[in-house]
Amino acid sequence: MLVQVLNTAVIMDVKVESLKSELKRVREENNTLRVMFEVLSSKYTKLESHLQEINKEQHKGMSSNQIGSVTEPILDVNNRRRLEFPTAKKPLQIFVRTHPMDDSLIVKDGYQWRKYGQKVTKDNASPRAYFRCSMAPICPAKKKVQRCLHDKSILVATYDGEHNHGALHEPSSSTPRGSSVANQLPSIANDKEAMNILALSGLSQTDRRHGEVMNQHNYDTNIKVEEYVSSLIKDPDFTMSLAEAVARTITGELKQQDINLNLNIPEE
DNA sequence: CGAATTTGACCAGCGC
DNA sequence: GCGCTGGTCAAATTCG
Repeated sequence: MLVQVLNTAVIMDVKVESLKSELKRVREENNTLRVMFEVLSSKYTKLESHLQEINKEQHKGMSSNQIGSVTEPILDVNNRRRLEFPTAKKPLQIFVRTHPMDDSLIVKDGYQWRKYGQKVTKDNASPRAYFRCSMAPICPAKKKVQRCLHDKSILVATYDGEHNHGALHEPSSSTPRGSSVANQLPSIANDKEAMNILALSGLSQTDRRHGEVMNQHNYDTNIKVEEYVSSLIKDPDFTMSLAEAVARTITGELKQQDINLNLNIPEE
């Protein structure tokens, strides 16, 4: 009996030790990523401000050349006049990262949509799907969903019109349980507000598994960051300084962890 | 069997 | 007027 208890205690000790070492490893990894992110953020901020300065200078040059001329309309690839929406009335666009193997054009945003058409457009080989809201009998809300030209795993959803029904409903039987982003959202009366939250959330449990939801700004920023990261990786100076920073931080972190473990102080 | 989706036809707007 | 394009309709088909 006593032997059994001792054996159990030893097994528990071993488990505790392995969990401690696992925790330690995860904290180190987390810290490394945090340092990398901080370095990237600071360099990205500097680069962005530098880019803005360059843009300002270019703009000054252009405006001095354009004195007395009429601003040219924005034209598409066929020199056709493109519809320009004022910023305030610009249709809301959200970007949804999906699994590369998932070829459906379904963006789960908490509303029920009925597909009424599909077209292949000139500027994108991927078909564009047309949906209208089916949650209310005469809801004018519509959306178009098309795959991103540059990244097929990203769906671009363009929303037109306002929903004439208030709060987001609970998912109905036609919506798979737990698959809707709205499941994680509180009840929201205003659909634009809902969409803004949707666009900015991107971090719900479901989305971590099925994809990321981004708004236009986040998407553009992500592309910039990705380009910047790839250039930084090629920079040997950056790699060296990053390695030094990581080494310093890990050493400091380990010391702090030992103190915390000895004193049983929980970390944040 | 009803609802949802697919898909070819049709329509409107625009440039030439 | 013609051709091109995006958006919508509606019959056929599929799905639960």
